[in-house]
Amino acid sequence: MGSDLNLYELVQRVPAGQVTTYGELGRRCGLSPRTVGRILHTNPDPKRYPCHRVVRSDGRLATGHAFGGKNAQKQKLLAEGVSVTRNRVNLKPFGQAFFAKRAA
DNA sequence: ATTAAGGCATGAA
DNA sequence: GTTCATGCCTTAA
Repeated sequence: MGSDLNLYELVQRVPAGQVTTYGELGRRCGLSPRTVGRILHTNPDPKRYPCHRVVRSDGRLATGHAFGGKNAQKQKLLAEGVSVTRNRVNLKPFGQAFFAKRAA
């Protein structure tokens, strides 16, 4: 299996109301955080991968966004129960285990 | 003191 | 050689 495909699997397993960081995903796949963002940007199906749940380690939203814009991402996260302030996500309730629970 | 925003540096594709 | 959907640090409010 390709490593990047593993990344897609992880993103698809991120539950609503929870956010992941590029660094975490990259670490899980053994990729660099930037590589993760690049792969998600060049993703074959934006609707298939909830990239809007993927934020930076700082909790800030990412740049650009081809699926609707940063503002749309913020609204989407808020709709899922994620606390988002202006352009920053509230990673407090997530602690160290963002989405550590993966499907067995 | 805390939070928000912006800019700079690093690595990989 | 160039580009960046990151990360961390610094500065401002």
